[in-house]
Amino acid sequence: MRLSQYPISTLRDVPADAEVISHQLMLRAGMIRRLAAGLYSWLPIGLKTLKKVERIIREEMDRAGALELCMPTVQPAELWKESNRWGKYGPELLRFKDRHLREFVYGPTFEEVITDIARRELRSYKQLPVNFYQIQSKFRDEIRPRFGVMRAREFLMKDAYSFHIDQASLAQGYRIMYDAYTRIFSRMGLRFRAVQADGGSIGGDVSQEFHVLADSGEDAIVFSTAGDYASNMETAATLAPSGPRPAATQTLAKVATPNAHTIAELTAFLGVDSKQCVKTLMVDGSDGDVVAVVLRGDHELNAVKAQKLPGVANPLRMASAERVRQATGSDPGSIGPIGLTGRIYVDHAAAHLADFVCGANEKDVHFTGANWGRDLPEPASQDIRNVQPGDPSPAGKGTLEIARGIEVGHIFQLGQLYSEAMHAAVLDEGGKSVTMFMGCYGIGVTRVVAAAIEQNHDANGIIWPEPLAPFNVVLVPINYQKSEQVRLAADRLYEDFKAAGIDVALDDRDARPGVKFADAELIGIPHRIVIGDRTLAGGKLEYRHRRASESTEIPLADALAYIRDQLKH
RNA sequence: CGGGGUGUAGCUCAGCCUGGUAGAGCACUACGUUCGGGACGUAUAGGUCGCAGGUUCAAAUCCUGUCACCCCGACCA
Repeated sequence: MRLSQYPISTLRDVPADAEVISHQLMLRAGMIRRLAAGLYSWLPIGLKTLKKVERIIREEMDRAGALELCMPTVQPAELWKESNRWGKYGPELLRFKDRHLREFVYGPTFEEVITDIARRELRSYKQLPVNFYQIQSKFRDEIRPRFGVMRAREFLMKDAYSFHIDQASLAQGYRIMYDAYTRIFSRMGLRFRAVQADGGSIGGDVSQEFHVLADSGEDAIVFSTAGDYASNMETAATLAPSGPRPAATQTLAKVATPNAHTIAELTAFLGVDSKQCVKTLMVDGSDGDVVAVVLRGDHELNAVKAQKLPGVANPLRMASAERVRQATGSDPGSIGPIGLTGRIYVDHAAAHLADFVCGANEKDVHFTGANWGRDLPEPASQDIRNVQPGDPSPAGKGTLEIARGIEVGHIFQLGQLYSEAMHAAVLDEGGKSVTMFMGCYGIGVTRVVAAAIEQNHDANGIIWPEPLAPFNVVLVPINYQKSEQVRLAADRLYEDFKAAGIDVALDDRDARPGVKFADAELIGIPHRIVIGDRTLAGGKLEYRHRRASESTEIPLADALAYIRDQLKH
């Protein structure tokens, strides 16, 4: 591509509404432009990278035996009613009516449509297993779209769905997708990690997420220092403390704790460790009541675990201050488990405490020296907290560490969730109708692009992993318009590189060298060759990798071979 | 949805408090001088100051409404 004929619309200033680095750089490099909240156009240079991501995904899906198809983004409401998700999916599902007042949705995911296809097209166990995939736009009406294409409302996703005669075949198909995903993200040159995950609104029993590791990631992922345990924070299990609970040594006492409403204020006021305190949170119950959840003072509630408890509203909501007063007779800030009636859940760690501090359900008053079994009933404890760094791994080996990740892929074993609701069955060997087992497998194609940038950039701009770069090589002639020697050499190299199948850009713009260098670095082209009279006189060129701080001279005659060699690594 | 903030040229922003001819830098166009790390000069071009009402002799500026966008938002017991 000759850049004089290519819309290089780089920006020097950072657009004011871009928060994260990938969003800023994508705007500055001219990859994307915002159309409305959560809606982005992809400009040519951005689309080049997006297409490279798509291509890797397509090649690996095809290699894994999946079959590409394409489904409409607009889907009839009837299918969603049939799967029972019309009522469950919530406001994130964009719903609208056509001119005949028929109801439709803009698809956020495609289980319903693919299951409809499967039940129409698949008749026999002989046609199984089968895996269909597409790379298609999705729309999720996020409450708050942000971070550019990282959390956009309309986005491009690869979604695949497999169909199986039994659970064993599903497990096998799932494994094949796991391997394919590992290949995909490895080929893209990304540092990533697969972790256990929650099924969320898609459902299913077994699921894993693929996270690109980046400090700016929205998700906390947990992994063990030993063994291969890795999980999303949402599902990472905590173990009950080992050994018996210490014996009670203190008597229960009420202490005035004026204006000490948070654990931090309470520990400062009383001079106790937060590990010796218990905090009681009131959440909305599923029957219009409230439910108490009790945690050790230094622990955090895990919403995903809590909302699965019987009697707790799903999704989890904190009870209003008004309802807390009704249930406890006290304001938030001074409530505790002693004397509480109604449903109460206690975390393992809180249940293991003796002589603890807790709210007294009386404004500005707490108890000290509280003990389970003596001052309040012995609790049945559960795991309802987030893991903390240093917690023992639930798999038995090592301790847990926490890192930040960007979820770019998610694979699920759905089982018969959708096929049952939508009656997708085939005949088995014995002529008996069997409901199919399903798996589903997604990759956020547009998000991968942003995640790659979050992981690979410096002060000057993007540093593309080779396989995702919009151009692999940029030729920067100095004085192209004036020096015939430079122009001939640059044109020649450009033609040779193109003929060799290298994705090369020739920066033949009538601009000063500094402008060209700055743009090449901002856009993130991995390899740069400078063609100038200075070195050309000696039959040399200057080569520099995007990550290097110094250039090296290479013979003009060897340029193609040299670059080919670089591209291999 | 609740709270906060911002809408002025393609981008970044000043001007608003204290009403009086709409500005700067970058980008764009032409010419000239430059030409190895985001050049300089000259001359152009580009804005119904988000939109709609209101107050006023006069509104980017004050008031009301509205729209758009951005940020924050249970872990407090």
